[in-house]
Amino acid sequence: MDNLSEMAVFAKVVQQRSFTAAARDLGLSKSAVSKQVGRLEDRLGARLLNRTTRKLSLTEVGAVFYERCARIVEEARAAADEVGSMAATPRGRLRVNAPMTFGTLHLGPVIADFLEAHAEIELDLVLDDRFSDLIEDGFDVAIRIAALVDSSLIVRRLAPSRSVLCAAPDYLRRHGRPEKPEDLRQHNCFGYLYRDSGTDWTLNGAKGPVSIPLQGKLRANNGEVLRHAALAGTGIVALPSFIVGSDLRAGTLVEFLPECVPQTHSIHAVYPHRRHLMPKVRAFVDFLAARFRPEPYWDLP
Amino acid sequence: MDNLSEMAVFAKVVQQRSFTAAARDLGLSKSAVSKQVGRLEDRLGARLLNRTTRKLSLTEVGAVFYERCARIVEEARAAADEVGSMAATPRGRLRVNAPMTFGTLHLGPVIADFLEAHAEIELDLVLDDRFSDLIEDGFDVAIRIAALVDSSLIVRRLAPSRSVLCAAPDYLRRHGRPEKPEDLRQHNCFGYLYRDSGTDWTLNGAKGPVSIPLQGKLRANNGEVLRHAALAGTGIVALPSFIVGSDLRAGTLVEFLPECVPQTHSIHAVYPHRRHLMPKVRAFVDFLAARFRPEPYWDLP
DNA sequence: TGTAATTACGGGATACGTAAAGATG
DNA sequence: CATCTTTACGTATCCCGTAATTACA
Repeated sequence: MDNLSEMAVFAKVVQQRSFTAAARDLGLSKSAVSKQVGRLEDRLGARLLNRTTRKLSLTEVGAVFYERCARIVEEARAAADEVGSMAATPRGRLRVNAPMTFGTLHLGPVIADFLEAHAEIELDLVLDDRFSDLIEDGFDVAIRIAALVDSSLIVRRLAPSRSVLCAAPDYLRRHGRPEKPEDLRQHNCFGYLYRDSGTDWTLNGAKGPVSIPLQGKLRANNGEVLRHAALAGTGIVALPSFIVGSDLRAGTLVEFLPECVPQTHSIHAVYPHRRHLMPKVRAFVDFLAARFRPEPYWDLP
Repeated sequence: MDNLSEMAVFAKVVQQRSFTAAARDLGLSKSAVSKQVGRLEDRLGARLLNRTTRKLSLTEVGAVFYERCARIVEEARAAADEVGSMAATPRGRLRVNAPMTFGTLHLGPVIADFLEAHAEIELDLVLDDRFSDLIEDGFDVAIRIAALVDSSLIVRRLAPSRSVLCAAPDYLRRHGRPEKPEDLRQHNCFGYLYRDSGTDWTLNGAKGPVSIPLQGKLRANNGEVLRHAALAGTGIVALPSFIVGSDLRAGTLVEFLPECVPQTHSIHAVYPHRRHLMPKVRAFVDFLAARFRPEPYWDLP
């Protein structure tokens, strides 16, 4: 059994008690209405309407079928409407995944505004530094720092982010300010534990890339931990500007050798499929892009 | 909003958690399944399934839609099944219209058998001698004697019927047996009051048609009344063989001038449309045709 | 005769299957 | 590399609208 529009046409004919009136209501030709009802009867294998040019009456089968038919058509219409309304305005549960540090530092302060702007959105904000499988874990959007290449996902760049080599003023006073990349080999460098990677820093030296083994006493997979270690004057860190931006502005951390740090990342929102992008997702991504643009407040000139 | 099969396919994909499995179940190509779901999403304007080659998960919209979808598809299937079952076996209320006399004489004795043979049929037997509008009055079948030409109705011949000119033996003894049509002008002829018509009899004379004005003391629109008048020896009647057959066999009425009576009617069942003929109608017509065949018991050789 | 339903017919849209491509684990 | 989904493409079917036809009051 097949076509719902045939059922809708049949129901309309019954309600109007006329093929012609139904055709007018539905914006179809009389011929089309006649043929749709005829097709429905053929598919069902039963006559639904006794019809003369002047009289129209339901058969017994038709009467039974009409009752069910009308309800089914109405339910289908309601289902489509519901989908439409969900798809039209930002609404529903929005599951967002973001890196821990980025989330606490930059999502936390703005999501209240976002929720206020979209009253019908319920937000699940899941912060972790694993690379979740969006679809597997049911996320609508994820915030990613590295420009990962995942062909099946849509990537939208929200803001720039660069790595910043920095330390507390006190540390630099005590151990000297590095003048060239090679100097870092004598320092206590705290590395960010990206999953698997990250035992070396590769910097731009005067004569090409310089690799700095990370021999500092601390490695962590959490930017906040490294930041606090640096603030305490324990050592040197290379952290994304979105983490240490406020410290640099406040002077509690000092940047050096900026020209030697090649890593320029971007903050991205990634989400599945461009077609049928849900309004709640679009709203969220647009909101973040607007907040972080044009010069994200964490990125120094 | 359109196609129910798209909804059925979508539901099957959700249940199977696989396009390929759904395609196998539905007997479609994988391509067709993919395209049906895609079309449904396009029509709804919303993504229903997040799909990778390995993972399949419902979107929020998809989950909501699926619930409604599954119910709608199930209801539609049930509706079609119900129609199918009603259409498959003789069942339901069968409204039959028949002429009064034919009904009492020949339907009455057989309908018990019919109802016994088809336990799920409820019979409305409406006997009257008006020419009902089948559709208007909601009849499934009518029994008609005259071979009326009604192009929109299906006519099935059930049995022959001829007019019989007859009288009681006593009447003939007292008034003489007519030897030629013209003799009837001297007799007390009781005419059947067909609606409007019937003030003359037209018989085949030796030199062509002979018109006999009906000057008898009784005219009625009910064959039983005329029959009883004839049985009482009051006069001559021309009645269908299905009315007087048993009297002729019993000898309580005697036929004469059979070669002069041109009216050879038929007993017909008439019903609307041949396509989608309801089983209950077919069963009834078949039953009557079998009972009245080959030589209907009321028609003498 | 006028209105309603159906049928004939031609053009255009649609849907299927096969096969190739793309994606994923 | 095996499997799953999607796309490309050619074909067959379906479906609509116009117009002619049939049925009924």
